[in-house]
Amino acid sequence: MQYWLMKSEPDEVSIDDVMAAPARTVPWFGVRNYQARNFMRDGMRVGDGVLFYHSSCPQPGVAGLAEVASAAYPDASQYQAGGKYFDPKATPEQPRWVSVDVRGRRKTRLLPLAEMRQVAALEDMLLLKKGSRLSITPVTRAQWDAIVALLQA
DNA sequence: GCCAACGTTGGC
DNA sequence: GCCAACGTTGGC
Repeated sequence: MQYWLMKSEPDEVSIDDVMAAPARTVPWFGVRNYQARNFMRDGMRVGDGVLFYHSSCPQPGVAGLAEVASAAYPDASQYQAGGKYFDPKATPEQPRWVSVDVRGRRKTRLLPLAEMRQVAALEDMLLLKKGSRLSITPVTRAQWDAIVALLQA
């Protein structure tokens, strides 16, 4: 069992959107960073815990809890010519990008990034490292537990 | 809107 | 294989 933090712009897909989706499940498409892709492809297992993070918005922070709901599979958006996520070098025979399905568990209070920065137990989170921009990062069990506790506080 | 940090691209 | 230029991310 692993834990992850996944960033989403709420204007694109918010925690409310996930909870309202059929089976509370959405495909995580559009990742175009190799490190993040490799986490999905090689690291994620069904049932892994996911911190659902809202980024690029007025109140960035953790907005809900979710879980990995599928193994990695080719991201269909890479083939859509003219689309935002089109990759001309990707083919169905040689896909370059993958998605996983993410199922919402529950919407939580918004745990702001600024609050997370003040918690000693979270100081090693990759999210909080200077210059960190990865949209998917691994989270330790201890960090997960600390965040779940903060969400209930 | 600004800008620091990072990843990718492409000429050489 | 180097590295400058460019594009993107994302907090503020």
